[in-house]
Amino acid sequence: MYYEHLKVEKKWQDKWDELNCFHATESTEKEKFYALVEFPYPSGQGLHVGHPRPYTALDIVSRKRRLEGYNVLYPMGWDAFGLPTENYAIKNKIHPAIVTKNNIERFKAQLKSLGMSFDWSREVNTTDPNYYKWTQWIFIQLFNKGLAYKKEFPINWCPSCKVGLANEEVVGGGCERCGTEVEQKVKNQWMLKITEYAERLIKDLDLVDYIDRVKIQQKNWIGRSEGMEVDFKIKNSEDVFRVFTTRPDTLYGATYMVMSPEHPYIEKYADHIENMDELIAYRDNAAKKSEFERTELSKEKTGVEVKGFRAVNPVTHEEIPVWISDYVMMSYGTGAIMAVPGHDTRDWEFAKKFNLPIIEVVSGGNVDEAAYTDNADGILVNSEMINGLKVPEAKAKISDYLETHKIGERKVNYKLRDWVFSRQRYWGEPIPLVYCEECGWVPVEEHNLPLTLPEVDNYEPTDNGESPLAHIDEWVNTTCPKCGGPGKRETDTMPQWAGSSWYFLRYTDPHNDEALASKEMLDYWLPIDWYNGGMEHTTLHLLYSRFWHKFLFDYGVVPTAEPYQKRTSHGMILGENNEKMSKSRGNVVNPDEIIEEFGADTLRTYEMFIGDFEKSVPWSMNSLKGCRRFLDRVWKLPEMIVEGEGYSKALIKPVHKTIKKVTDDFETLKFNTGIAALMTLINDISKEGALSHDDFKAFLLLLNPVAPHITEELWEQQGYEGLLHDAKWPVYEEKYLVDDEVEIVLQINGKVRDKLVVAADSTKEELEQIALSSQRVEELIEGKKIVKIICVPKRLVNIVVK
RNA sequence: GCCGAGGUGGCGGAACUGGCAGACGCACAGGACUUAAAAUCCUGCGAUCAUUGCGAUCGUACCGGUUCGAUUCCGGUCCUCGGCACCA
Repeated sequence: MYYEHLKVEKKWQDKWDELNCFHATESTEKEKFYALVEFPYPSGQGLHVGHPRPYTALDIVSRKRRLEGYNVLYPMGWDAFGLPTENYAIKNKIHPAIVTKNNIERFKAQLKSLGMSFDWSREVNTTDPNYYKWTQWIFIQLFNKGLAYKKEFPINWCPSCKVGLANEEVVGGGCERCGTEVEQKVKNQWMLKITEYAERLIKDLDLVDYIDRVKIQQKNWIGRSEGMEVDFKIKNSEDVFRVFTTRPDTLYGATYMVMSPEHPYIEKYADHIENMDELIAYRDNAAKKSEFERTELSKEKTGVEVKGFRAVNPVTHEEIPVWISDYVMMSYGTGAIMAVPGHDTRDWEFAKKFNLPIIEVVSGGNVDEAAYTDNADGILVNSEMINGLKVPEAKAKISDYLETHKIGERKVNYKLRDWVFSRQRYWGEPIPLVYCEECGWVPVEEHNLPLTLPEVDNYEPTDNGESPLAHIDEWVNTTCPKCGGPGKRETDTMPQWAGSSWYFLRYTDPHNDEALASKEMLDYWLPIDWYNGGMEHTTLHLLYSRFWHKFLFDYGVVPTAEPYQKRTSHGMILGENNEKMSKSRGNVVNPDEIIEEFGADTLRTYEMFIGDFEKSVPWSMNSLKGCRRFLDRVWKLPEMIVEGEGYSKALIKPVHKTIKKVTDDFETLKFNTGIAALMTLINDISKEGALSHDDFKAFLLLLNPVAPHITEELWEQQGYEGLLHDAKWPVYEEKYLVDDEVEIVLQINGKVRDKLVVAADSTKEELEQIALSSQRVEELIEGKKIVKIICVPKRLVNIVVK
């Protein structure tokens, strides 16, 4: 009989819903397992076939854990604030909340049709006031602890549309909508002091089990570097000019200095500087460029000498020129550098272009040809007190000298910058602060949270770039929560990252209105045992959420220093043309159509079988059909069932081996080879032509996490006890995994010349004897001298001859 | 440019810790069943040469190295993908 996927899948989805099969229980007696996938942004396009890949992966793990007897929490929700919804709302004059609601309905129906075992009773939505009440509450705690502050920060500004633009809305330096050249406009913005946690965000990576490349990306993003801040005297002034360097050993080679075009000394020394106009023109030009463009190593260096303003090298006492250039950023270090063209690539290019002197102070390269940047084995030259030392010793000695003479101090710097937390947008959480002339910034009182988004007539920012909330006088004008005097509300909203920085806490206790979650539930469920997400979230989302979690840990709200015990990453599903799936490329595949024609189980099996879970892979309709063919063969397996106790004799070894393979592979992201093992087993069964009920039960259990509908149906058809998802995961026995005989390879000079079946426990000596008595080997080594023989038990014998 | 990942048959991929390259699936070809087709089942399937049979040589992006032995380790080159802080 044909497998009617539509009927069967609907039947089981309804049944699971009806019986609440996947509810994580409140009881804290059982051992818990908390599996998490990144909650989606409910876009207008609906789900595409990329979404189910990570969801299915952790659905497999979750279903397996339930069969193993755990209390499993596998939740889902919506990261629903964000730009596309807002832009859609502006364009179509629809409230973003309505757009969001519709999109969520669509997403939810699609996810249900995939047979995901989410606990829908714990669904969260970042745009729900009952949720963002706690996002605002966390922000207030950050503010109260001094971790939120205001700072001037540039945003992308379209002078024609008069709106701030997200980086993504800037295309080739122009505004996405009108093409006008984008400028940098300085705004006073809320910042969060993530840098205060930089050290711990690196160090605590030792406590968790993330795949290596995620740890490396996090560390590099935080960018810790040890170095020195060094003071250069300014000629004819008491001021000093402070720079940060990781190479204090090259101080004798510092032949000029470069400061950022925005450096405050330019204004401060305006009287001394002879070419102010030129500097201002350069600075204005730099303001048009993004940081990415400014720091690009391959670009032609530009710069202007600051005339009438010179510095003194603190060790050579030579007077050196000062330049400004856009590759030096105010946001890193001190906003100024000492330039050592002999030993830094960017300085070298700059010096070559502007004919500045290049002095070799570390020998080993040729500074006429290129900067010599080796910092391990080079020997110091032309450097008085540190001549002859290797770089690390020279660094230590000069650092001591500079500290003793109070010309410098050791310093750790981070590339990580504080988090810009303001958006001049409508569709985000209002920042719950009031400005009072008397009291300054005052948080909204807790009993007045959530501070809900007011209704507005249009969602566009104001002409001067403020959020649309600034239009609503009756909302903006309020009273100071502290003194009761007149106050004005902050009109900026939070970035989308806010709600996604703590959503996993809410899942543990989603309906709590006393706290973001109860202590009991947080204690029980945290940390998250396994978090899977895209590599594209490896730096920002992962770091932001770890930062918030650490803050809440310090504050005594959460019980663990780290939120995620384990983090893995999936590869993207590309279009059939091997390009990223997108509407504009016209290569998007809609899961609804696949489910309709082939079934959710086929889609799930296919997405897991298609290739290495961690790598991106193109979609293929043909391979999909192959997976359906596999499930059709599963459907027909009952025809071969014969009565009998236990596993059938002929299949007991293959069955146990498959149990082991699948059990292991589903834990290590190797879903593709796990499924391949099940395909191999079905091939073995077909060859045998018969299987027992126990063989079949084991097969159904192993396949169930991947293809839950068809397996549940077959389980019921056979009248096996209870529901399949309540059954017990099969266990293998070691004794069935070992073979008595193995095939080994005979090589001569590394080339395979013969194959033999030998006892698995043959010793090296026995193998050597067996190999030398092989007729083929005898023929081939005839008249040659045996140099040596390498024996690897269970694998090969290699005879090296001359 | 910087940080990270990757490159294996016609295609997706597999290969434990350096030990038979190509598991499993797709596509394709031949056969069985059928009046026929589809579906299903069986067989073959890296390349070149040889072919009655045994086989031989080459082959994991490219160049080089270490090793009895390299897809795997080391050095260099090229290409593709993810991120680069206001897309999410």
